[in-house]
Amino acid sequence: MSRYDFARTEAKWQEIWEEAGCFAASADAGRPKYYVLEMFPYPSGRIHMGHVRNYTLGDVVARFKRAQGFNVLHPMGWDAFGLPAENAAMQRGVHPAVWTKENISTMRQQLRRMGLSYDWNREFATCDPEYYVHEQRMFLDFLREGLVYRREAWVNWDPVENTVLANEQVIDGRGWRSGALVERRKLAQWFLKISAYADDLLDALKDLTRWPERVRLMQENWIGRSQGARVWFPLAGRDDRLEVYTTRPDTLFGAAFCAIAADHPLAVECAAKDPDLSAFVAECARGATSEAAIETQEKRGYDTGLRALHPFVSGWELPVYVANFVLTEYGTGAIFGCPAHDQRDLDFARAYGLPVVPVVAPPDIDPHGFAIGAEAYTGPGRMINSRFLDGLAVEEAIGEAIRRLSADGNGEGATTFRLRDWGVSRQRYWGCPIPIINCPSCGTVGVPVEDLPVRLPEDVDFGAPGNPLDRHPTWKHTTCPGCGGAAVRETDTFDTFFESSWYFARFCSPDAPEGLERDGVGYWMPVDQYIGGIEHAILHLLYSRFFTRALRRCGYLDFDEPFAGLMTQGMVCHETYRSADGRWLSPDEIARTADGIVEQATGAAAIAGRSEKMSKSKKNVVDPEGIIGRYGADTARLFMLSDSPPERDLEWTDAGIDGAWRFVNRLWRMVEAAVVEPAAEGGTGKKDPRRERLRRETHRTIARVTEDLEKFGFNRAVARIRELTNAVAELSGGAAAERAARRDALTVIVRLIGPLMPHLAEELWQRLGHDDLLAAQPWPQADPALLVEDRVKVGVQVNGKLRGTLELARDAGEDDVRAAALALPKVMDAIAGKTPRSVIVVPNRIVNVVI
RNA sequence: GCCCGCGUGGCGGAAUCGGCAGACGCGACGGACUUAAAAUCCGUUUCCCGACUGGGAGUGGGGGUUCGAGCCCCCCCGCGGGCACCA
Repeated sequence: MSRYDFARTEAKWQEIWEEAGCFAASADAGRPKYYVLEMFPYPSGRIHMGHVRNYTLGDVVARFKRAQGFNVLHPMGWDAFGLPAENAAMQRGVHPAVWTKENISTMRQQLRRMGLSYDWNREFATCDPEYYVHEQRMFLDFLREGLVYRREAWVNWDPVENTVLANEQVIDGRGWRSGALVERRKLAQWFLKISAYADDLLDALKDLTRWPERVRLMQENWIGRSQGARVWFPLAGRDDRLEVYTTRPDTLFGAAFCAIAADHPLAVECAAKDPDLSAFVAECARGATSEAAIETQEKRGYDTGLRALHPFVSGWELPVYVANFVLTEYGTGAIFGCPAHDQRDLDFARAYGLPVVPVVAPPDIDPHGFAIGAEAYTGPGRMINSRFLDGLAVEEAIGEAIRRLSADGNGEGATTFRLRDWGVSRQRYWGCPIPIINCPSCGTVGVPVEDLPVRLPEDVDFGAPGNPLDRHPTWKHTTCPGCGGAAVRETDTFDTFFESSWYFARFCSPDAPEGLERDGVGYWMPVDQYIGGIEHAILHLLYSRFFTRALRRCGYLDFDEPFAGLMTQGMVCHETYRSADGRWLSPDEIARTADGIVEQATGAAAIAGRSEKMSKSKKNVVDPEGIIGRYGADTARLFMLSDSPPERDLEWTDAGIDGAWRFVNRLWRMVEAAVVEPAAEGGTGKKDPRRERLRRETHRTIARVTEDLEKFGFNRAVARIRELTNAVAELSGGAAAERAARRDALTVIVRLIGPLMPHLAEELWQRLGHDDLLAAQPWPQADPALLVEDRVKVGVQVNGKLRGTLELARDAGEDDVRAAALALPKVMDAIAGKTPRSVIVVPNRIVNVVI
């Protein structure tokens, strides 16, 4: 018997599909469309297991939907701008464009070997000027529509390299290469007004019913709409006042202090007169800009000497601190602190000796004895120590406080969002140039559309720190389109989220000179099923939702939501290994012996650690190319699908891939055996119950696998197919009727694995005597008559404990079921002569006898 | 620090609507085939007690609702993801 030659077979079918143009898509108003898209990759060098998983999932959906009769669009391209290309340029002297193009060609070859059903005619890379020219135009349209503005914002600054650092380049507050303590600096930057859509982006989440609930929740929290109040505290001895935002105006009588951000205008003003405060403000500017870094640092403050006057109590003065935990960008950049009911305020009050007065008494507690210890009370309750608010519940008190503030002219109700505008300026070379010219007399001027694209210069120098575009001798010097005078180009480039915020629409018309071609976009969009990592749950997906709305406002398209369905896949993990002296070891560097794990090179004992996300730094990576070379693409695909459900993390194991490989070969052998057998002449003789059972199981499998695939339960689908395979193997016998039964079931199995293991399926389909392509076959249909079982097994419990089972006719009468259950010997033992208090009968499922 | 998620045999997981926990696979053990090995095939495999019939426990821990909880509610523990310049 021949062995399955995956290498030859996979190459053969890939070529045949390609020649037949099986996966080329074209709009066809007469057929229902289905757009399936996987998040396109950053061309980092080679594909990794995360890609293999992501693209396998997408391919199964694409092939399944195609078989179901949909007109499927399934494209692939390259998210080609980004930081790693510049790092490669600095470390190895290779130009980012060259590095990127080489990576793309390597990765394209790797993807092709996986047998993915892409329409490769639509491929593009975002670093091509033919792509980014359109986003330069979009940006200018956004500018015209008032969706773009420029302001100063903080960046991470490495004082040794004189460079802006990305958050990931800041490790424990230091620059990743220089090791210098990172500082915060302010730079003028471009912002997209995503906040203008905050309400809409939030409210529309509820209609995204085919998105995972947790992703919607994450976006909801990210947008962070909060209802509260702006409160104006007059400043003692001054004419101005301090504006504070709070969600808890009910706790104003518990106020102990006000705090402002280190770059609040009042802080700047006071620091100018107070060298110690000035030093404190400078200290606040040390450290990274990320929220995590700010929130985890020690909470510290400095008294400005200013005194804020309480809005409700004349003569009550609160100290005003500069505090390192108050964010400029949220609310008004100033807060009031109520230590009794906010943990951060409590910690601050304890550190600076400020009073802690409880104003909310928890229910069921004597308000007189209520005091705050080490923990703030943030729960519900009734107001105390709060004059006109006393006795009100928290919610009522919030409303009453706002009414009183408004009436007195000391404040007003306000809605605030956590969502901040999207800063798109990056001080880097390998990105899309921002099409702006800075003119000394006209100010910032958009590049005229006819002059687009603004192309990146190719001759750049990565030898020195900072932005190569800024250092380039000639590139930035130009003339102002307004006055014709000498002017300078914007040397910042776009955040790379810019490219990924509209690429899904470009796939509909990848070559259209106008960018987004209305017919193509109108036919294919929105994406019916988008698939990618959970790590993109917020930023990429939210930016894309916003961008689509902005494009609509500018007339590019006419819908709001780009992704109707979303599936977020888990990470691919692997066990980690370390040598005795703590070096990370790769899976190739270790060997398993009777004594445990050893380092192959030295034979020294090694330690296996827990399974973690595959990463180069922990060396626990398995290269897909090696796996595909050894086992073939279908085996790799099967393993990706079989054990873990897509949304969960998947653990890569050698044993798992071996198991998948065994199944591929088992199926191959079974079909070979069926083909070699003398031709089956159809059913002879009378109905055999075993054959009938296989036939029923075959149809039940079609129904269940179809349902599993609809719900992306790929692991369940694989299990069902394996079960049917086992059932085929169990039907022994060489009679013509048995042979025919086995062959029928195997034919169904081959059709069902079509989306999962397309090469194997295609080869077996051919061997079963078909001369057309399985890729073009419709999905098999289950015969409803064969899905209904006439006998059912029913569990029988006594007081919730299983005591036996009954096999009964389906839908048997309740009295009969009860009688049969009570007649079971074990049930009678358990009842021990007592009279059951009740007998619960759930038809066709369970009986529970309660005594 | 804040937000989100997850936790079921030795392992990955299944249990679709609150109704027989452990499907399917991996591993392990036993057997067949073989000079031998690989491959393959057959069987056993949640744990504890027990020779067996059988009995008991059991879905991270504790409590609750229910005739009945892996699933719903409350508290706790552990692990992971995101936090706006990685993509």
